[in-house]
Amino acid sequence: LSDPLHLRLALASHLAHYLRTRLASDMGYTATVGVSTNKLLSKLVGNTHKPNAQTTLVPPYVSDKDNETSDNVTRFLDTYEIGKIPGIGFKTAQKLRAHVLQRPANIDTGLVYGATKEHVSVRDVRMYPAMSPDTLERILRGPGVPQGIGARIWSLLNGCDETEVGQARETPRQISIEDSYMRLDTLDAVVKELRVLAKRLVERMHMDLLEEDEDRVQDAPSVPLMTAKRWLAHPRTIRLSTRPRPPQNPNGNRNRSFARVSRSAPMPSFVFSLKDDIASVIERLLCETLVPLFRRLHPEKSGWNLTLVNVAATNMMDTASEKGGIGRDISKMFKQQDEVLRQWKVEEEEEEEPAAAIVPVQTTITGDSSGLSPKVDYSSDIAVMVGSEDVPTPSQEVENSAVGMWASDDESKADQDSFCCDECGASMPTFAMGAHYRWHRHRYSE
DNA sequence: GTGGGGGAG
DNA sequence: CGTTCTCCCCCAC
Repeated sequence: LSDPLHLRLALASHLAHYLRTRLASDMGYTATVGVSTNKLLSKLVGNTHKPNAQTTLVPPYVSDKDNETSDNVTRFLDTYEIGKIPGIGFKTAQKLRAHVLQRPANIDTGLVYGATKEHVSVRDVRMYPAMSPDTLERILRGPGVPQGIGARIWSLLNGCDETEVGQARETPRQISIEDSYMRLDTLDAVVKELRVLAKRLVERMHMDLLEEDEDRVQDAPSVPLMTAKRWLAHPRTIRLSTRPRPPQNPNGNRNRSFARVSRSAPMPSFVFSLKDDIASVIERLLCETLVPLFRRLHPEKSGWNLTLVNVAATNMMDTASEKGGIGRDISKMFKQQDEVLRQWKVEEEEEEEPAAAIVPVQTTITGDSSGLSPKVDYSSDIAVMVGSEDVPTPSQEVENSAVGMWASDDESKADQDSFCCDECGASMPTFAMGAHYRWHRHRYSE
């Protein structure tokens, strides 16, 4: 436990357990959590043991020199189907399969989606002769493929992922409404559907981009003087996309095609009017923008047959916002957690012994070195607690807890999420309290 | 800026 | 599990 990696994982595991407990008691939600050192690994490990558990990918994270697969990261990843790795979608997976199989990977023609399952694993790709970032770059390159994709995929195959945890935006970059159709081949029907989509788009824009701004007097903040609406963001572009029905193959079966075509135009300013009647805004948008866009997209009088129509508001220009969307902004929570957790930073040599009481709530990895057994626990060297009793006490102060901070708007409370043991006086994060008491009991039983 | 590709959930 | 709907980022032009 002097190993910083062990300590970090253990701390994260207990934070996860605490958050899941609070989620269950406060909201009645179950949740599944994965704990590891980056987004890729924690996401994948978090998908095991659904729907109500947590899993930590335990060390060793790196292999011995003489045994390439003696680490748990490699053993965990290697049996995954290549297309199951986040960041490797259908197209990329097909290219990788084709390279490993030395022929085009079979695709399930009976299905519109998914297909294949020739089962090419991460290991199959990673161990293929001459496999390297450069090889992958060559295999994968093509129109529209970003540079550096080879290095990116190689990293993923080896469990490496530098992707940062991002911050949720207060407004989306795009709002789109779409519907799919069995058959849509007359202008009449198209206009009818465009009217429906336009209505839903304008409604969504009001719902997501319009803020109910209540002007209040300082002395009586509970009484709004007047409620003014204002746009949080203006989409500058409107785009119409369709998906034409893919042409029938000579052999009779359907072609898998998601190909879309689109045309876009400036978003007319009248859609932002707050005085005009919404129904008339929708009708103007339909006649003055969407129908002309459709004629540009499909100039032929007939002959087209659409399976999908999409209307999108894009190119979002954020309105300067003084008050950030509270509740969606989790960066504040992390900033406060930094404050709270600074005193327990694992790099620091703390005199306090209770750190030793923190072990992962549950430590399990899937996969093993022989490849014969799909599920093995590598937990002999570290305590395993499944369904831990590590639960916060009812007397816990909600306002000062880690989760309480989520909703809290008060930065000054940051360092109050500490618990002081009444037996030994040690201070620690609230979520470590259960483990600490367990540690006390363990000492007495010795 | 426009239109398309690939991908996530 | 597969499909649908929505959203994101990247790229060439």
